[in-house]
Amino acid sequence: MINKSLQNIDITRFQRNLVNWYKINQRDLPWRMNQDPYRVWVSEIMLQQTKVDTVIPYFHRFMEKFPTLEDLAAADEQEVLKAWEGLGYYSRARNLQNAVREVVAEYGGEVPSDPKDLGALKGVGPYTKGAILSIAFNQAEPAVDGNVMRVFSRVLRIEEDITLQRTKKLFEIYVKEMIDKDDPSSFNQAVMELGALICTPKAPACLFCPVQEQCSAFAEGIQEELPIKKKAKKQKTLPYIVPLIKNTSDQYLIEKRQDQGLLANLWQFPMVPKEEVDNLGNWFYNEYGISIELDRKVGNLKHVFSHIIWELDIYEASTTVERLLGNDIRFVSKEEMSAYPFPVSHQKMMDYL
DNA sequence: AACACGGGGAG
DNA sequence: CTCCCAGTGTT
Repeated sequence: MINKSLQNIDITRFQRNLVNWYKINQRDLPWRMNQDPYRVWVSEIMLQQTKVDTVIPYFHRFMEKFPTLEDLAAADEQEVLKAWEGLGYYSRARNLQNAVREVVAEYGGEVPSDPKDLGALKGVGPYTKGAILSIAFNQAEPAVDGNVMRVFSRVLRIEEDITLQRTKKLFEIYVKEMIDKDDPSSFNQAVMELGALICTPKAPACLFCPVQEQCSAFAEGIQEELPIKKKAKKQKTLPYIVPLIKNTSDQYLIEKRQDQGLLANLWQFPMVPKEEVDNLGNWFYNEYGISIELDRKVGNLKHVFSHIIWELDIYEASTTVERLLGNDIRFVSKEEMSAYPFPVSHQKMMDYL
């Protein structure tokens, strides 16, 4: 036995309590309609670091637009990003399409059920691999996410820092011991559902918990102290000036961001880094090859990412230039803009157009 | 091991 | 405000 706490747990009883509770209390979610591996896959990618309620409308739209793996593989990347617009972590969308294309090319369009093959796909890490294997293929593989670590840190009273990689591996070992070999799909989903509905980060509803009697943390009254998690470090603030540049045809200048890093391949209004630029007109002419006039400040906006903060001063601006060379920078009307994927921060600026 | 990578909602 | 969410890829 790996953990002292595991010795004190009747695993069969734990499984039964948990899975029975899940079968009665599970939410009716669109990706639970069937076990189609493609649907499960899309849902699991969308759910990474993202709440269920946020994902639901995106999932419906995405499945309507790309009903099959082949549809997604054949789509234009910009279309996929447009469908992902506002959901965040956009590399998820690009990796998913990359992986789906690989499945079409290498596996005849069938999602591989072999753990090695599945885990080798872009964007399919240890969690997603385990989730697809258990939910779509009913294999007894662990799928350890934040919920699972919270639930088991309390049930087994594990006080390791869950931000560490080795701690996550520890949980995978525990889940392998605990998982219901007869119904791994329900078991894994049950743990996550419990984490979302009962065993919440703050003020867990222990009185309604189906495994309360087997929870070490509850027995000690320390459920609110677990899990242990090191605090993230503070974001750095980056100030920008964002000119909304209109030409004489009522079109606005937009550009495509670079193909890697933050918000890769999304579109935006030009951003001028405030601290590196003293003369905006000169800087802009050097960078973009056009002269612009800064007319007036129309607002400011703060946008918080997980690792940085943008402080954006928004200006109305104008130019006499009508056309531009290059595929990644262009003048478009307000109406045409809706076809391009924009980050949320820049969608908000469209109110000022 | 540490960091980059979005956005929203709860308390 | 702070925390956290069905994490993964890169360095």
